[in-house]
Amino acid sequence: MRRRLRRARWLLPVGSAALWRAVRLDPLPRSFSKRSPERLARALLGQLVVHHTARVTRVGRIVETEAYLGPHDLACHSAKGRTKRTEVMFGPHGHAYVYLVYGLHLCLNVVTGQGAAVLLRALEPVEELARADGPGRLTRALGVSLRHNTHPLDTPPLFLARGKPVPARFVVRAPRVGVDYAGQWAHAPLRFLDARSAHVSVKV
DNA sequence: GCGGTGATAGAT
DNA sequence: TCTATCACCGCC
Repeated sequence: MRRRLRRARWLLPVGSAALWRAVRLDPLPRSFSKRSPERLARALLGQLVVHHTARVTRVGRIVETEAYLGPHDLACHSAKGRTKRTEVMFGPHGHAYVYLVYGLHLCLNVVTGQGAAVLLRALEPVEELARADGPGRLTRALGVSLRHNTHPLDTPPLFLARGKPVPARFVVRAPRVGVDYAGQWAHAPLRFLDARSAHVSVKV
């Protein structure tokens, strides 16, 4: 407990309310992301995403993810090769891959390395969070920007925190959204949802 | 169902 | 430089 408190003080300014929140927000170690993208996508369900800005601490519970397996997965950006943009996915696990799609929306991913990552698709609001069901709405609600690309996700201001794992009976798998161009990979059931949540982006 | 919007990657 | 291509969203 002492250790948690010390960690908490490091996270947030002193103040009883902030401190209380911080105690609840136990950052996940970077090693949490050290597993296959498929396993991480599953494990992230029920965990928390925290963005601590100057004004507020925004917190959401992850209820929908997608695994992007690496260069062999034709739906994965790294299938196009190792480029300036995809470089971060070939780096160490536990960092953020943030990119712009359709000229409008940002997407936030957790890197697992070897060109693979997990896309965060939907959050259930916990603290100071607007509707975040959908990858674009998620980044907007959290206040994530392109500058967060490559940010280590065990470090403030943007980090993953311990939530409550989703029991297997509530985990639903489905094909990923918007990857029709990826041939056989378009059908792979690499999307993971918490079936109890009303905040998933697309119904199965 | 369709238009808006801009970074990226590969072509020229 | 130019052009096609998008892990989407909101409004029609």
